[in-house]
Amino acid sequence: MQVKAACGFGMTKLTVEPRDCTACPIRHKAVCARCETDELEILEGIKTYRNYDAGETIVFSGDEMDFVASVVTGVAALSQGLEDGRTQMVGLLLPADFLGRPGRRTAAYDVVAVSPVTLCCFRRGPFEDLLRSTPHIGQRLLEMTLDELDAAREWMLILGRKTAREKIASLLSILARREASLCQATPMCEASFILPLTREAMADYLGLTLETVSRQISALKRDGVIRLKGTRGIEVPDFACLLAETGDDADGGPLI
Amino acid sequence: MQVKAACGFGMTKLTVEPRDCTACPIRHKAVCARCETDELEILEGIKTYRNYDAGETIVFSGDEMDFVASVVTGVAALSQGLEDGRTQMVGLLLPADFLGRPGRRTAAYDVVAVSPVTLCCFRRGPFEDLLRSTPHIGQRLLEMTLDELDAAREWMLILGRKTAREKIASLLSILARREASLCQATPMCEASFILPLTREAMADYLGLTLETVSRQISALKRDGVIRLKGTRGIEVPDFACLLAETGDDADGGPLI
DNA sequence: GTGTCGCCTTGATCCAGGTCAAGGCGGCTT
DNA sequence: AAGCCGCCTTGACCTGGATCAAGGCGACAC
Repeated sequence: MQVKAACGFGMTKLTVEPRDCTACPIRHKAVCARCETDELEILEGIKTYRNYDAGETIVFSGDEMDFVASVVTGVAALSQGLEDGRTQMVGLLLPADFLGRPGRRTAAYDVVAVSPVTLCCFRRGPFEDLLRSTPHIGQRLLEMTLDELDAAREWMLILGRKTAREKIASLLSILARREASLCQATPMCEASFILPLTREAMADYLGLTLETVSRQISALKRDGVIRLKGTRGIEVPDFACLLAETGDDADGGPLI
Repeated sequence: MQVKAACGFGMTKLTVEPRDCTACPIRHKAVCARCETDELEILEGIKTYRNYDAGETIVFSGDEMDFVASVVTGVAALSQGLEDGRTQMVGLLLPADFLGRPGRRTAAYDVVAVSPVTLCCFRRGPFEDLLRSTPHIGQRLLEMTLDELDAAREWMLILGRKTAREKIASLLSILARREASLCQATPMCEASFILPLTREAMADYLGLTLETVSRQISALKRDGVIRLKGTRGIEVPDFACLLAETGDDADGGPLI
């Protein structure tokens, strides 16, 4: 179920009419997960939906940011760059993830819609007031931030110490696991999913070039670790076999 | 001013008698920064000091962890490893930083004392109760976690996209900046400090080998960007010159 | 149909940083 | 003083992944 992608590009931030929070697909995983009915009502009062096309920049690093938001549908990437144009993805926001930092006025990263994205936005001021007055929101935000910090640290191990092949295997297993966690945990010895990222975005995530990504995917396919359905469809016949390629310690390893 | 390092190694977790929170050197930066006097009194009731020698492991990944803690003095490193022994540092804890995760029973990373370390430990159960009952602690912990997440993301850019020389320059400028922030912000065109890390720990931080670290430090010295006092003392004659070596975008760059 | 555009693959070559190896230096023990 | 040990430096060589370059393939417009 995809959000209709408006044609053209750039200025397509349609504001959608408010929808009912209780029917929201991310109700029990987002920052509002712990809210009681009365708290939800306050949130309903300050929320707005916005849509973005794939490839569209949601925020530019350094820009003033007057809102924070939950990702409702789609995928967005946080990126940082160097003087000469090299860039590194530093965050991947999936449905229910939180965008923005309470207490900060300007964006620290570029935020780009990787696929069509719908955000549930809250004006920053009122949201910060809520953070002070209703502990449920702050508690949930703390949990989510700690989870993100764990993910960032797993990612640092990938960036700093893994080979190209291990990096690709790690990314695929992360995406497969996340896919599984959405569709109710099947015990999972095999898996299949659609890559939400282009080769270039994968390279940006993993600190590689897109050529190396392409080569290593071909190598994993040649070695029977994965099968391809077209260019984006991934099938993993034996998940344990993919995990063995990640280089991770079997115990003490990724804990999610 | 260094904590007396107990001789030998291994089993030196002396418990020090409680000290007064109001005289604590990290009082206004740690997780208790926002606490009122009455809240401090509760904390005093559940705190214990522990000391560790340089090189000593504070916690092993996967171990049960019955406490959370603030670093009072010294430097500790969080590390993650792969099957074959490669390791990556994923966190560097300095005075006032927080160790442990409320709500998690087992440690997710190895924690090693890089220099002699003193921790102010709180038993996990009572601390979690406090987190629920006194919003000031949760609010401060959220702030600190968001700051750590920012640091982790800057670090990811370093790991993923920078050259060895840029990595070293980045680490030195981070350490110099932190040094300056402790000794009251001098506008800083020059700087000097003692490296709290061995070459190996620097390599572990930066995703390099210790040989490459050594070579790049020599190169920066040869090029006049830094001067060495012994093997650990670093002098930066012109801080802007060091910054130019980090590869960072002048604006939108590191915001601390 | 034909053209073009975005995305992906594959090949050939190069080089930054890893690996292996040999010391150097300062502090501590005996 | 002699020896050892932890930490650091430097050299020689090798290799994994970057870079440069040439297409392939499917979707969409005309």
